[in-house]
Amino acid sequence: MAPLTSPRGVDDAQADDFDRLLARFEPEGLGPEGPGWQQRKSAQTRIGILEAAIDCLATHGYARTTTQLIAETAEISRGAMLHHYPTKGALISAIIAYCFYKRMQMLAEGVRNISELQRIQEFAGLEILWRSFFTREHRAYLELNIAARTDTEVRDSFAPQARRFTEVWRQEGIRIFPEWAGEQARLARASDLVEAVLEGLSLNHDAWDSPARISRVRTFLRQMVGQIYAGVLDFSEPGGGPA
Amino acid sequence: MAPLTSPRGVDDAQADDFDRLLARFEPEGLGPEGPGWQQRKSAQTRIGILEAAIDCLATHGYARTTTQLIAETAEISRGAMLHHYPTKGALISAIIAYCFYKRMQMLAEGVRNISELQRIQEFAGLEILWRSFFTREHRAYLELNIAARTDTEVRDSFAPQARRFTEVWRQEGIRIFPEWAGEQARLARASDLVEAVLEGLSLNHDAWDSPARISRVRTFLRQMVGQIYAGVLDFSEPGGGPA
DNA sequence: TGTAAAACAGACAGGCCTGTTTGTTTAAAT
DNA sequence: ATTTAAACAAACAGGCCTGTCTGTTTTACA
Repeated sequence: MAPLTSPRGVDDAQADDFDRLLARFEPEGLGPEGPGWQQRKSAQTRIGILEAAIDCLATHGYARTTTQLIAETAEISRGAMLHHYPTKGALISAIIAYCFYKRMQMLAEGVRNISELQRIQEFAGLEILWRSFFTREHRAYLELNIAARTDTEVRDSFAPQARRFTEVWRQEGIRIFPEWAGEQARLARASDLVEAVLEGLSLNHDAWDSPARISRVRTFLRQMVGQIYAGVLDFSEPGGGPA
Repeated sequence: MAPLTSPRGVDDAQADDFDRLLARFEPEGLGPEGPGWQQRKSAQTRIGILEAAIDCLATHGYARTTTQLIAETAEISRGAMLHHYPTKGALISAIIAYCFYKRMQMLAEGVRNISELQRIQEFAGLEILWRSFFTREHRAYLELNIAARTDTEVRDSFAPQARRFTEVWRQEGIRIFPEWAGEQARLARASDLVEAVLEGLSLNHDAWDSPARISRVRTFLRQMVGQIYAGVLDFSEPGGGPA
């Protein structure tokens, strides 16, 4: 089980930014720097429970994710789990917070591991984001996102977390992609477009069942981002009709 | 309860196309043209059950959509429902087929009701599609789409229907939007892009919680479709990097 | 007119899920 | 060393969901 705040010795100047970004999302009561033995042990099993929950959501869906199944997957007794999360609502709430944290961690880790050249010339960030849609973390996130639409209790936990996520991502985006410096608004809008396209694309990935169609849209998206970056395309109002 | 094959007297030349398109999606055993009294009665209550199921999926989500709730919503005894759909799997399967049909009907109805001028000059089809994402039919569809990712039984019913839907929509698209005549491939790719953007946008609609961001992406999408239509943008490979 | 079949309604049993309760082990404190 | 509290485990009760079974009404047919 990897510690939450990855202490790997990355000497990049950006590393601090990433860690600071991540620190803003670390759920409470999960840090390994607890004072006593019990705190550390508690955090460890809590993480085990939440990781198991992500697995359950990703592979069985929200409907079939029961407390029994989570405990079973975490290889822990249900009684022990109910000691840490007394009710299912509390557990779901913790899962949501953890899921957003993991998603942020995953994205930051992905962007950190590409070279500056790849990032700027090939827009490798698109590839990172695209791949992230097929991880268990994102699958779990999607299940919770959909559940939040109809379950008020889930929504009450989900909505503020989602808002905070996009807010932080927006604030830190310009640090992660410094080549857009001075064009923060343009980056924000390009980011919105990219997120919408890839999210919708991944959602229909199975239904379309055609790698060619998907890759065509992706390359087209890369072109558009390139043109937004170059200033050729703009988000201004008029909207030219057809010839 | 509107009949399945809408017999309203539309004299448009396109009306036949729409009806033919819809006829290809009408689920079996639901048509009002049954020979005897029992067949008609059966179809009527079946439709009532499926409409109730759509309501349940849209408002309570897949997880909380039980056979009890559906029967209750349909104002029918559970025993009666189990007479028509002996098992929950059979019911879900019927719901899926009906949901795709309703979605196709909704889209066809929407496109039918806009003028040719709106369709061509303002790309009003985008507006139709966008609005369709906030109907109960699409909410139910989304629940089933997500459920199909983790439930093999749901997927077995969902996947072929989804493939058939996109296939028919692709074939008939050139009839619905005849202004793209001769540019069928371009229409198909623009259609893919539009579907992905709007689907992803509607999915994040609540999470973003910012009408401005959403409308900006939508107007940008309209611009892009316009430029694809005009031939300015292309789906070709190279993909210009930044300056 | 009488019979078979379909539409419909209600009751029952088994299983699963949630939350509570009680008991046991282990670390921390005095 | 003893006491307290946290971590963990297991059993129990209540409720809900699914599927089956039986019974009742209505239509179709001979």
